Amino acid sequence: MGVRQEQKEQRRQEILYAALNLFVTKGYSATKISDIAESVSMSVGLLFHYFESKEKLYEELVRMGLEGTNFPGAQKCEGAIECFTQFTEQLFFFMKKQPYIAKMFVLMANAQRSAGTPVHIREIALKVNTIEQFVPIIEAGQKEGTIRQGDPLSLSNAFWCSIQGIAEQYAVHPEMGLPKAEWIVDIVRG
Amino acid sequence: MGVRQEQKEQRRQEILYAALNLFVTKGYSATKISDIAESVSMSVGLLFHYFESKEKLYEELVRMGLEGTNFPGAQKCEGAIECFTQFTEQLFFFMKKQPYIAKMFVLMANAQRSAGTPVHIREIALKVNTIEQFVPIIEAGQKEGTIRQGDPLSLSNAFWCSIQGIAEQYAVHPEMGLPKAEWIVDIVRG
DNA sequence: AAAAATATTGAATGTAAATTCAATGAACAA
DNA sequence: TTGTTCATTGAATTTACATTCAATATTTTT
Repeated sequence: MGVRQEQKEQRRQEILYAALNLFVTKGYSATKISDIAESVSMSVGLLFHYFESKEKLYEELVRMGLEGTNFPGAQKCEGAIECFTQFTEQLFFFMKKQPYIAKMFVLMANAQRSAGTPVHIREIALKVNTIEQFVPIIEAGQKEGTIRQGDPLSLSNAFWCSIQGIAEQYAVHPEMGLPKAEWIVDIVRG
Repeated sequence: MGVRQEQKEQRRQEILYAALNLFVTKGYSATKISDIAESVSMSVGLLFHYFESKEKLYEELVRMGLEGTNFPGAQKCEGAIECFTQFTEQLFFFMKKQPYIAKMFVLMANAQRSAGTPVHIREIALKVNTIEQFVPIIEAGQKEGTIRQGDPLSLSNAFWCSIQGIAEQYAVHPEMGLPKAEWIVDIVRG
């Protein structure tokens, strides 16, 4: 691949990153193509040289979000609590390292929830189904006695909503920092 | 006040409620005046007879949200934990009773956070400063030994973000229900 | 260096949505 | 009943964007 292609790919990434920022801070609808263009110092016309439409840009971001869902952690953990702790610590760790992660979280949540999301994009976003992934772990932990009693799906939901709320805040106001993973894990601890 | 006025006020409320729903599910920007009009079965033109602009409608909702911040609970509680528990239980209780409460939460959070919010509206929204309200309670609880150690502001933030995340989910997907207040209070429990 | 390909721009163009308005209908007061 | 006021509509008007395009510069290839 020639240097020209690399340059172009590089530029695409810059645009995607700028768009992610804007979509998360202003919302998809409120973000103008001209905002994105300005934010990467290029003319509006040129932006259409890189992406055929605002929606395609959005779609590509959501696809990226879907692929980036392979979180480490959550693999070789002894008990359920360790599993939650590892997951949360790793997530917070990555969020601090790479600010786009928290933003991606928000983007995906919006894409899933917002009634304004084009259907085919929503479908892509809905492939990430984190809430249900935690259910079996919770059930195991409840047998062990390390996770509190209660409906596993509801517990998973509570935990996940909290993570979402934190990510949402951090994406927009990183200066407030992130809580200790332990605090959040205590939502499910028995 | 004549019956005419009451009718008009009634209609305004309907519009406000419909707009709240749409702003929360689709976002302010993505919501068309025609969406709101349709949702209350009135012509677009007539809607402007009730509200001079989409933005004024938004502003009025944010004002309502600001006034509705006088939560009961959080008053006569013995210790810090009881204070958090009462607050959370009451909040969840009201959310179940009156669905607009969770939605109002989301609206206010968006108004505060979104870079697209008109400044004068953001200023109104920012008058609600819940995070800091919990700080003294946390400090007291830490002396009592009932609240876990750690930066009070950060703890308050963690608690509040979780509440936000839960409200956000509940506003859009109430069928999932709300968690037990205790689970969330355990974020700060010592 | 000439030609080809690609990058970039700024100015159209088209469209969808907000806002205005003139006209009509319904309730109300005299 | 008749004039007045308010409710309501649908059709302009205006505005704000997304998207397209023709023209120009820059880089690459031959």
